Amino acid sequence: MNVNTKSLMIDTATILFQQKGYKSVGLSEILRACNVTKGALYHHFPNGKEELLIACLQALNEEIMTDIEGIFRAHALSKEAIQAIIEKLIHNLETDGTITGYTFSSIVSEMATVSEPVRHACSALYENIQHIYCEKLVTEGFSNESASDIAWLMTASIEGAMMLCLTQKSTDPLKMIARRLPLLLRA
Amino acid sequence: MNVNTKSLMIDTATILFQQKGYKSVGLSEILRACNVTKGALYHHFPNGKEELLIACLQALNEEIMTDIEGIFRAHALSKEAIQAIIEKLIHNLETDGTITGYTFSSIVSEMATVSEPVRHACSALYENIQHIYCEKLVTEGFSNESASDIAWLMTASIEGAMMLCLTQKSTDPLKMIARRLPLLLRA
DNA sequence: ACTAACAAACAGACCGGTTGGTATGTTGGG
DNA sequence: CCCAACATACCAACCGGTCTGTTTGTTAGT
Repeated sequence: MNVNTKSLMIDTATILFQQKGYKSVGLSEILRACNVTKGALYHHFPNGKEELLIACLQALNEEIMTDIEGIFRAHALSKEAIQAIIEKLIHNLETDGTITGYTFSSIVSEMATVSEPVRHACSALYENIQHIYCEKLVTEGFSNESASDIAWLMTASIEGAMMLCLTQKSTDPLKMIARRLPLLLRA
Repeated sequence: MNVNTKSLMIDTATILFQQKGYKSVGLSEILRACNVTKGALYHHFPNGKEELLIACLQALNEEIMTDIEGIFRAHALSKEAIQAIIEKLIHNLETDGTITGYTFSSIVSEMATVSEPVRHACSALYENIQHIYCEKLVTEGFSNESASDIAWLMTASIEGAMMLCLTQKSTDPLKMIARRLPLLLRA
């Protein structure tokens, strides 16, 4: 049996979408990459490419959540946790050379104004990430309001730094973020 | 005479590229939007779509630079200037509903790993923006190193906040950035 | 002053390739 | 026997790009 085929397509497409964006990746490219035919794709995703994208975003959501939650469980202070997260991003970027993990700006910027379902999926993802940061900050004594602000600022700056790393072909922007963000963590 | 045709194409394409990304925008769409034919496009840009994109990025570069420089000239403190910049972005977002101005993540994430010339153009743009922030911060007494870091953090967080605004269909992320970034501006 | 020559600035038909999507098989386990 | 799980042939639409006109303003020769 192949319950695997569906998740194989999702895994493969997720990587491609993150790296190249939505429109840039053709169905044939995805299919070729995971050795699956069109019939299988439209069997599991009757609404085609966009349904596959949303499935990717949902899978990415779960993956990111468990990942970040694990890091936060391993580090007592949010200052340390956020640094560990950024270091992981840097590591990924250095080994793979492209975006992997928590960033999906490519999809956001292309699709947010075009497809509402996709926008919602992206929105949920960002909100989840921010929520984890925020919760941790509150337990460390920050007020609800400032915790929320700081958590959003973290989410935003990591996402932006990712873009800068791509253009600079360097991990320096992320390293700078890692250096400066902790300064925000004082009431 | 039509020296205008060329810049008309650049202006039109810039908006479309910023809003939808590179691959999502077809030549025919650009041509239709500014009522120009294919012959004219390939007359002014013999290397086609990508050459047009690079011309757009260069034009955007100049526009952004004069714009930001103007704002920095109008505001004594960089704290005020950065706030004015963000407010302008918020205003644009509220009136146009889509990305305008300083953000071009869509192009970065799609093209940075694919086309070196495009990556260079994007890189130059970010570096120019960061440079202005950085210079101003140095005149206010920051050390070269911390000024550079803070300037990069600003650039990144504004870019990231733009992404968040798009997904949330709200200007709140930018407003939060505007509230929290000034806290970084203390030696 | 008239015109031939030329090139810049388009216009529009045309092209091969690719796109997402569909319709019709085929196959294998329950 | 049947249906989920594919495979494959096929399709119109569109893609970026090229090609060959056509118009128009400028220049050069007589």
